[in-house]
Amino acid sequence: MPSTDAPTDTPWLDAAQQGVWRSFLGGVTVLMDQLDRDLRTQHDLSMAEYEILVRLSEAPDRSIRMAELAAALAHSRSRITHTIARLERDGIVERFQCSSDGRGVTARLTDHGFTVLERAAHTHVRGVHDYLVAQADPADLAAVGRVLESVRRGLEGRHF
Amino acid sequence: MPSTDAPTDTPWLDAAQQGVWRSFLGGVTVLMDQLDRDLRTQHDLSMAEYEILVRLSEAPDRSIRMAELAAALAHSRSRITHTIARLERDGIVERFQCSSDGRGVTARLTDHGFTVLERAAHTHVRGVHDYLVAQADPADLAAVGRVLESVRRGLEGRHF
DNA sequence: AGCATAAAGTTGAACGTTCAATCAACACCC
DNA sequence: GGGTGTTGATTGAACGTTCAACTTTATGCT
Repeated sequence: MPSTDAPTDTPWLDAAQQGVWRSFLGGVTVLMDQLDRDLRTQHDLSMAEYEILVRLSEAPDRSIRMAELAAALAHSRSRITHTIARLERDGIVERFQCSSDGRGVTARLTDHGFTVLERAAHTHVRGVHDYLVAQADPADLAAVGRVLESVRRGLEGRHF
Repeated sequence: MPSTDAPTDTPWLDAAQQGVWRSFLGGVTVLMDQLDRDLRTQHDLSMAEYEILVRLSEAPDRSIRMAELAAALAHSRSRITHTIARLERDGIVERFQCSSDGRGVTARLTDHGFTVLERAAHTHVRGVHDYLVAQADPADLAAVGRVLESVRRGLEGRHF
């Protein structure tokens, strides 16, 4: 039941909103899970790794600085360091000192990394299409985009 | 570019669909992250733990069998075992043998667990409201519910 | 009944993420 | 121009999830 309640009074959700939230949570869980599993079993890549490769592949010189990667993917710097370290060990990415900023490190996609990405992309895109895009009415899909974009904007630069 | 390409030909996404997918991914990442962090810092609970408590609290006798929990949350059995073990150690949940099925184990929310949940709910619900519900046009929100519900149904009982 | 198979749950190791601490390079500024 | 604070990146430990075994109990078949 709503109203004056706790620390500061809590905006309880009505039944419809609760339903949306539950569907959202369930759908997201199952979707991310499946996409991740597909990439892992078929290409030995996690979704996080795959997303990094995508960003790198689109960037000029196929390279991006660590902090920018972190910001773009909303991952912690530490996570990016660990992940890039793994990718480097596997010859998918290389790391080098940034010339303009002595602290900076730039990650670049290797040629091998690029071909790995090319192959993985088929799997991933098929997944996104089959599990999400094909399930949804196009107008609903657009709504999903709007909502989540606005969520991201509302939350960006928080992280404490 | 589309068409005859790979293993079996891949249904590439157009620009709008890609945009939706990117917003989706970014929004989900940042949203889940923030909700999780809120619960962790203020109540020492992960979202996964919180979700378990919610389900238990709604069930008759505040108890559910492990496998049902796993199915309801789309988590692996193993994950449920570990998580419940932690919650049991903290006195939030208790575990006992199921009478009807010799293999079965039932988890029940303790009284203490219930009060923990009551407090955490304020934080969580406020988060869902502020970060998601308040950001979105109600019609768009309904669309989100429809889409993700259909995603879940399309994918349920996969897990291999 | 008796054997094979499946389902429920647990276990421990491996892996990936988080968190706090650390170090180096840059920026400011008085 | 030498503190003071900030930003970029890394490190290692702690934590949580996954994965592949494994145990136990139930189910199905003939």
